[in-house]
Amino acid sequence: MKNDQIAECFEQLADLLEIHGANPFRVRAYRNAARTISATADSLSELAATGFDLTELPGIGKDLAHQIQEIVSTGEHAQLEELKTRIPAGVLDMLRIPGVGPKKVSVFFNELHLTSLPELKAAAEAGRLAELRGFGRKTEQSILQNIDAATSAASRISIAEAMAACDVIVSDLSRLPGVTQAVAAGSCRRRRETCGDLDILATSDDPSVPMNSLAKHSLVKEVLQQGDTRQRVRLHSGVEMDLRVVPAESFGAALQYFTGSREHNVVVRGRAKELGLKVNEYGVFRGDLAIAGRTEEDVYAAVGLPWIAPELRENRREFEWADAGCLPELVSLEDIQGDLHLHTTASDGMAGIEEMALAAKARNLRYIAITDHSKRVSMANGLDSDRLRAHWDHIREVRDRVSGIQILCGIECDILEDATLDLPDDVLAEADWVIAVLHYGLRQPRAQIMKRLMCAVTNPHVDIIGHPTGRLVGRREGADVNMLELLRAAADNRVMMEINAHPKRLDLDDISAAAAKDLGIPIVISTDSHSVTGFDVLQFGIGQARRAGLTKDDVANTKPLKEFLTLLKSD
DNA sequence: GCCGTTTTCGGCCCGACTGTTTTCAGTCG
Repeated sequence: MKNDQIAECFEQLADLLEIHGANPFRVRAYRNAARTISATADSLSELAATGFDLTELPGIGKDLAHQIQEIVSTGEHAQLEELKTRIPAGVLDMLRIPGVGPKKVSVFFNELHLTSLPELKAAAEAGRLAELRGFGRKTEQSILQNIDAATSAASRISIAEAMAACDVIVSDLSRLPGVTQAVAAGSCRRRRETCGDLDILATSDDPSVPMNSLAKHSLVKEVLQQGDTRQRVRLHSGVEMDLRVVPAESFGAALQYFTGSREHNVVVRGRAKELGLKVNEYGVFRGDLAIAGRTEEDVYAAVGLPWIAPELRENRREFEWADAGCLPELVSLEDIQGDLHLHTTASDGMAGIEEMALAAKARNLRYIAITDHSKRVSMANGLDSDRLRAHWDHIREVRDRVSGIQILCGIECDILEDATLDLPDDVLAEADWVIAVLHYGLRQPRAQIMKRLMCAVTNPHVDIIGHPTGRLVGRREGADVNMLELLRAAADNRVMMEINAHPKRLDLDDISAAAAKDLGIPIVISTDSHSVTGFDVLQFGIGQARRAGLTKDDVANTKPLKEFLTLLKSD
């Protein structure tokens, strides 16, 4: 039983209880527990089996601990199963319609006996919703407009798409006369790997200026909501964007507020309350007196906290760190000195060795490793031993010719389905740098996946595990990796772990990377570039590393090459 | 359902926007 499956049980319970009209705080307790569980790196199944006291986890009390025990030992949750027999699954789908929450769903189910999105749609088309008490034509129309979006499972966009859209709009709004500031907030600013919607914050004495401009922006398809200080639009890409406009004296409070996460803000406000203060998007108040609000630093200081980097604002460990005065100084883009995962035309890259080296040098990198595919990846023209040795000869020629950047002879070697490596040890022994990866057989059972990873970790020539789970964000689940077991083995065998910076991978994820840091495993942030523009994705890997709380010291490729090489087990 | 140097009971973040309700409930972030 995976943590995410347990969390999903509690999410479903929360939805069902909400439709039932349960105490909202009880519902929240289930949602909080679900969050805690999916943010826990250790497997709860294993923790429970070893007698670990689950109530040690935040938001898990005696009752929920018992429920977790029940789920991991029986594979299901009796109360959840019972609720499911009373409320069909299709009813929960209705919650995905924007503007429809548990109260409305409850009315649809209890009064009209609707049990699915198609039935709801038919009822709306027949005008039956508007006849309900508390409902009208507009609500019915809104449901009809939004129901198709809910049917085609609303998807989150990648951090790369989110940042691209925000950058354009922020830059355009910033140039407007009367707009003093415009920035991206929300999950985009926190650098979450995906964003459900986008948040933009602007300061202006006349909110209509940025709002009118956004309404006419070329990226914007339609205005969904329009108020005095807030506007919600849908972009042509389908993603929704909120624009909030506040006066300059509230900028810091609003930025803090709209950056979130919600869970982080709940704690900030709770602490304010203990101090007899109130925090909202306009400032920090003692009674009616504003005591902070212009900058985020002021807002945090007013509630007795140091400024906390946006990437850490998930109510995981940031408050514990802040209280202990040990908030990590997070790694930044400028700290990176080398890129150790690159492809060339020798396999499936678009540029040659020298071209890639010069592109890396132009980005102020001091060293790179050329790591083309091994032969198993035939689709990508992967290299066998002979071609690889010839390729390394070419790399050495370029190395002698190009100054100002050092080039390692590397390989991205597949870990085959039968738990052997795609190249023989004597070849790997000649490499400066060996990345071992899973590309095929990702659906194998956990035991075999782990056998494969252990084969790689214990091989004397393997330096690092690349994109350890093989997941593709939003498209493909990764292999069934027992991450903690892998990390412990990596620590024992002096094997590093990669954060693959490609926005579709971001693998390790933030939680696993934080666990790797705790075990003292050096992390390498790599771009997996297949062209000279591939280096652009480094920022996303940095974002993921910062979310994991990684400092410059935790990231091996922030070090000069000589020092980096001393970290290798073959050194 | 969780949590606790003021509490084992009584709290649990707070405001904007929409629609329908003539003063507020539901939803959302």
